[in-house]
Amino acid sequence: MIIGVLVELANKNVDRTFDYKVPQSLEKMINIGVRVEVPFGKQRLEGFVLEIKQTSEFENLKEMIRIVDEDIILNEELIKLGQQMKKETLAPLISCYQAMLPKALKAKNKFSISKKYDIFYRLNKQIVSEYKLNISQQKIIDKFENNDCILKEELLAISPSSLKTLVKKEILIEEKKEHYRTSYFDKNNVINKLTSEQEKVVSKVNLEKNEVYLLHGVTGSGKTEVYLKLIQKVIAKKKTAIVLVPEISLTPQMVYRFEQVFGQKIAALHSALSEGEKYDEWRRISRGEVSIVIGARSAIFAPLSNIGIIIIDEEHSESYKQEHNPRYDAKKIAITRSSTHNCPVLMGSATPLLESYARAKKGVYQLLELPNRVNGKSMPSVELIDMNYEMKYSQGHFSQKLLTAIENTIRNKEQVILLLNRRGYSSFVSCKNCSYTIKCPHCDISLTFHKSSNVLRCHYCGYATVFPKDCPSCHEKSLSSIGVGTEKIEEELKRFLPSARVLRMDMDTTSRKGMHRKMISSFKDHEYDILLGTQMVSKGLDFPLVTLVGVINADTTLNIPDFRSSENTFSLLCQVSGRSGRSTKEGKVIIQTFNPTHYAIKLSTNHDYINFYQTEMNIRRKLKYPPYYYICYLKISSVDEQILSQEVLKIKRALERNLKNTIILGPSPCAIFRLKSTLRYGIILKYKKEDILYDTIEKILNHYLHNNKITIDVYFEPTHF
DNA sequence: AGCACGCCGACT
DNA sequence: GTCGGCGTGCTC
Repeated sequence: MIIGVLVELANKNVDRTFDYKVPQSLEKMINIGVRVEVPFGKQRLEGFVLEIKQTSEFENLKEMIRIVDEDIILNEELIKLGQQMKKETLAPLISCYQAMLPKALKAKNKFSISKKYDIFYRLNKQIVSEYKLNISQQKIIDKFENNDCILKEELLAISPSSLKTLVKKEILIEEKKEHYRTSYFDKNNVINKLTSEQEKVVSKVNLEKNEVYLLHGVTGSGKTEVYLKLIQKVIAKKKTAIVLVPEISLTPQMVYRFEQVFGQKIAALHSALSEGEKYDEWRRISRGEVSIVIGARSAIFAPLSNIGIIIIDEEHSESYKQEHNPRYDAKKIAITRSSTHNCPVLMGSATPLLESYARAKKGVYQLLELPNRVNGKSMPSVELIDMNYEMKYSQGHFSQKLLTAIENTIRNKEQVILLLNRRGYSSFVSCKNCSYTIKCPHCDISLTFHKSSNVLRCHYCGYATVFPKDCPSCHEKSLSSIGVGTEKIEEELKRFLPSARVLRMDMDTTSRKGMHRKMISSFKDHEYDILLGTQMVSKGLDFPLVTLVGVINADTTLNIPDFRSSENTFSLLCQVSGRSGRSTKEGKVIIQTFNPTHYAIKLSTNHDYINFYQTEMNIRRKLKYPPYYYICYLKISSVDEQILSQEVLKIKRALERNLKNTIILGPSPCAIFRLKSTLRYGIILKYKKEDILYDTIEKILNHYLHNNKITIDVYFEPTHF
């Protein structure tokens, strides 16, 4: 027996199978998709068996060394998905498979598979009365009088063998749960009664058909309940489900809601799990021990069989595209998988991606709508504050109106979310005398000032330096920090509202593992009055006490040189507005802006997605952007400016020679021309239909394969430039 | 990714 | 003369 093995090296030069002989003794263990160890040159590598055959064109075959694990890692479906992914991303095949698997399966990773489980015992009430218990057993059962579940540690006084007996008789049920899910056991497992609107949506989804549905539902319209109901129906058919959420909203809140209803049928693949734990969850899924997988992007590869529905929440989120190679799109993978499993895909959002809504309008997707909040609650009222005018009356970055509103809200014992829209904008240091700006020596980026450590830092490469005493250019002592960071806003809040309890949430404060979750739960418990943060406070969170949302600077995302900047701004404002007034009380939103007449900002005040969609579509059509044209972005980089500018032109010419149906723009220097000391150019391709696009680009990539002076990154249908 | 092979410059 | 720089090419 001879096998074709794809080795673990993610390198284009070895992006093919290598043949090996299989020792007789291992033949019956060999299957397509198992992991094997093979000699490769002077090294031993792990790889996947992709072919089984009797002959090889090669004469001197080496023998494989061993089989790494008993199970088949890549089933037929995953093998096909990987091949498709390679075609769509032009990444090495092995890196496609690696992206689909937990890192523990990558190779050479010897993860200790120690799980941080809590073991619980739960009383089986139905059975207990049927048994005659002896005295010591009765004593144990008595402990369950007030509690359904008891942690193993609390039962240490009891001999393990008597516990075992009870478990054997199924009077007690042993359950394992990870540490953080402590609140798991205390709730009703019911789905809230659906509104008639929700019912209607549920009934429109045909679970027997492969179809893509786009659920356009305003914030607070109860999309989650629709998901739960549909999954319940799927489970009843003995099928399984995948739920994708953006990483940021994979909070205990969301997971908890699903656990309330579906208990241990769930595997939650979130970032708080260690690699070893992710591997364990993956094996649980693979063995068929779970029916529902909820997780971020990579959960789309969960090795479930018999999938009955795939749900993608917040479908407009950029996080469904992997930023680095292989740059796969989890939404596309979802659609592929759904056709293999003949099941529906349901994508939900309050502000669908323009492309998605356009497809729904065209009938490619089925459009479902939830235009109202549940329980007849109205959308929060949104007030725009024209900062051009209000500046005179503002303190720091706060208009008087916003400050007053915050004060009132806190006085009513309610909570506030403040969004600092910081993307594309941050605090930098410049000289008041000569207006010299301190930049990173490796990147074309202003350094960001971190007050707490008195350090200037580059957010792109991590370079750090102390705040200089005087200006490097004119040597005057007139350096000062300009712009806003969350630190600065926090400081202002302390000054203007000294009694307010402020929780700052941004990259700095949440970088420690688990911090994000911890902060969310302490805010929910009303340990703070104000949650101040960047983008991460805008999505998916559900805090009943929040009745005021303030946006400090709505405009910054508008000025990013990117065709999606209006869409992103509109979407962000709608999403963050949706955090207000989700419970019984009326919600309010205050947006500070210098562009109160811009359509993206103005239309967000009425939550008017349809109008925004039409306005934006007109612009996209005129400028030949998606969804009217597809875009492919080539980023070409090098440390050598001379070589780069030569090659970049050669690449453009090669593209022009081949692609006759494509608009080619550039090459032009990237917005950040110099990054980590490499120089970067971008070429934008716009096309409606270009059959040889992938072939042409692949040829160019191959041409530069052995040229380590030039790096080419390809972004098909990029989320941004 | 490693590792060998090979062809040039500068050192005990 | 030889040590070692790293560009090039190969691994069943």
